[in-house]
Amino acid sequence: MATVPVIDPDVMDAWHALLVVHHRLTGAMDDELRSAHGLRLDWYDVLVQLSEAGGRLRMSELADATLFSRTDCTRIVDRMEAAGHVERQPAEEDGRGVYAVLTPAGRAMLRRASATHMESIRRRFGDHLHPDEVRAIAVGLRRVIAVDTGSRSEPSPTLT
Amino acid sequence: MATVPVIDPDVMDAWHALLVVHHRLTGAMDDELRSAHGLRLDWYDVLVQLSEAGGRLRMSELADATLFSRTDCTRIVDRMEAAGHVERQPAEEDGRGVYAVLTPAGRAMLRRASATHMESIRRRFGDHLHPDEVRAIAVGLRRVIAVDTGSRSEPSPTLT
DNA sequence: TGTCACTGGTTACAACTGCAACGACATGAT
DNA sequence: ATCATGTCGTTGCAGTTGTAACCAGTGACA
Repeated sequence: MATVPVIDPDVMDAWHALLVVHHRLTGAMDDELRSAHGLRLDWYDVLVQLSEAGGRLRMSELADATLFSRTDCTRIVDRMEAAGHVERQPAEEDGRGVYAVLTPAGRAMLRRASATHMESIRRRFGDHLHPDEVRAIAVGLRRVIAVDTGSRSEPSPTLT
Repeated sequence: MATVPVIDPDVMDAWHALLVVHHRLTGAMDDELRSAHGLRLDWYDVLVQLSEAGGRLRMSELADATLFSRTDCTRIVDRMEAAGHVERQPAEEDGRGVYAVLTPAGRAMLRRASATHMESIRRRFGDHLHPDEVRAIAVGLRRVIAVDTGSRSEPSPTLT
């Protein structure tokens, strides 16, 4: 018989805590954004990315910037367009391409919602962590992401 | 104009890293479990919780132990029952209640799958973190969870 | 005993998601 | 010019989720 698969209990605990925090906090933040502004968290993400990109983004760039698939982006932009937060513009330089463009109403919504959301992240998350913990989380998790990103093609480099 | 809502950029970065890690790793782990064992990650979670509880759990206890709603549990157990991993037993002590019970096939599947999954957590997550970072993540995020759990009814206690 | 409020689990319905296939356009070779 | 190949965004379909009703059973109380 193979011995029971060995994994550091601390690692297991950290991973489990990450799952729970993600589940609880995204749920609570989504609720909060909906009741305060009638805005879904996924719409908020789209508004943020468009805004940070200067107001417009190709559909596929939007998919890369967010955690959504291209299919999701098509449909989220459909609904946000109907709600007046964004509009579609054909890309001049590429007949296949489409830009999602932030409207003034979308910008206004983002300004209001971001106050709520930033405050929510601070209150539910940042306020309960020591600065050292915040740094450890950011640095550690960024390393996890970098390795994962790299190892989509190559054999994973070992940690020095 | 209200001043731009202030949030520590490190906190923002830590939160964002958490979102990305969750999205990438759960996706990769789900893929891995499916291709190695034909098992979905949510089924795996149910198997783990049932096993840790000694093999059986009331439906609502299962919902509490996992991150699923009661509705989800009803449907997941429906499918897992059809697949032979669990079975339902009426609760003797409460005419309304139902137990979800692990079958031998479910136990066997869990044994195989957990080797894959533990190894996956180690390789994708734990291996890239220093022990200090692991502890900081576990301790910090547990505190975030505890405060959130407590503040479902009371005003949130401040961090000393 | 009968009634009332509540809980446990399920289900109907609508919304949402992922995947594979599609049409339109672009790019490169012949 | 023509054709093969690939990319961009969308859509059809099947599977999955959340919300709100729903029914059976429980517990308290008159």
